[in-house]
Amino acid sequence: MNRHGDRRGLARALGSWFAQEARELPWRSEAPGGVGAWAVLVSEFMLQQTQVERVLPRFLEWMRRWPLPSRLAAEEPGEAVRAWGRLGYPRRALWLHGAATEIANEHGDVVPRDVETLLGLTGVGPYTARAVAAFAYGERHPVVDTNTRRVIARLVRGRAAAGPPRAGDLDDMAALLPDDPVEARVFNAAAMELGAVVCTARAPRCEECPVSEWCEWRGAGYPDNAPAKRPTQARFEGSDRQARGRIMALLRSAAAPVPRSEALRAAQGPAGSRAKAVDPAQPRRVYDSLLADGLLVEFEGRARLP
DNA sequence: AAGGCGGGGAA
DNA sequence: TTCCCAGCCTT
Repeated sequence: MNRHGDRRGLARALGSWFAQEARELPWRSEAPGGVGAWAVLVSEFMLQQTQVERVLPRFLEWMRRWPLPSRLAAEEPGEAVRAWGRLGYPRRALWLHGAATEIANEHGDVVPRDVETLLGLTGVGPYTARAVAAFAYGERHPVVDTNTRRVIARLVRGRAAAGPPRAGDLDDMAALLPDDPVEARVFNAAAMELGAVVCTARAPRCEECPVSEWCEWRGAGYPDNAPAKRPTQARFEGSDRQARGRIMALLRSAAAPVPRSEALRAAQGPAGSRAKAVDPAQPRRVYDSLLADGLLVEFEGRARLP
């Protein structure tokens, strides 16, 4: 913390800003009617690498259809994948179905409360486990996502950006967290919200920032001192990811299993738009990868969702 | 520690 | 085009 005050002042300023300005999102417990841990878990799975605006309609649809883990567990996994739509990373749908099954069968249809048990669910990592414990149950844990990492990097470390995840990220957040669990919960949510709407990656709106007087990056004159960025992601066009997505789109829309040949053809995209330098091995490769991931099941030469 | 994994929106 | 997004899993 810097010259402008202790961490309690920071938490107070951030907390009042959050109370005033936070977006109303249906998975926040404060929302009318309140939501339970199951809703928090579903939202956190969907929000992994996917923006809030895209998640909103899917989340509402899921909660209407599967208000309890056991309701989802009663479905075929493929139904979860189908209802996942185009959110991306469809393995998350599979993992969420698996988590629902385990919760229904082994935890009395109640989402676990402690971080260790949550971490045991496939698809639940350090962020999601603490987010559920903190937001759904009010447990006092540091919750660190990409927004929070950037806020800490600027506010505390005086850097323009966060850089790749570090082992100390959780400790950094823990050092800022108010002692009172209720305040800590707000602080976690507020740090994420600040990073999402004010302290943004691209063009931060520092003039609107409620905690600018605590900001080391501002104090240093906004130096362009961003640490090395993570390696740039390979282009999507023509990638295996795109080819996988095309097969998945076909399987989601299909009312019945489709011939394998049709799925392989779908991997190449619409006939008119095929790239010139196609990898002839790509369709088979991505088809097999979907098989290995359990996103595709083959039976008598036909492919379908699991 | 590094690479793979969707897809869309914004600069 | 490139960057970024309420990450996680495998190797």
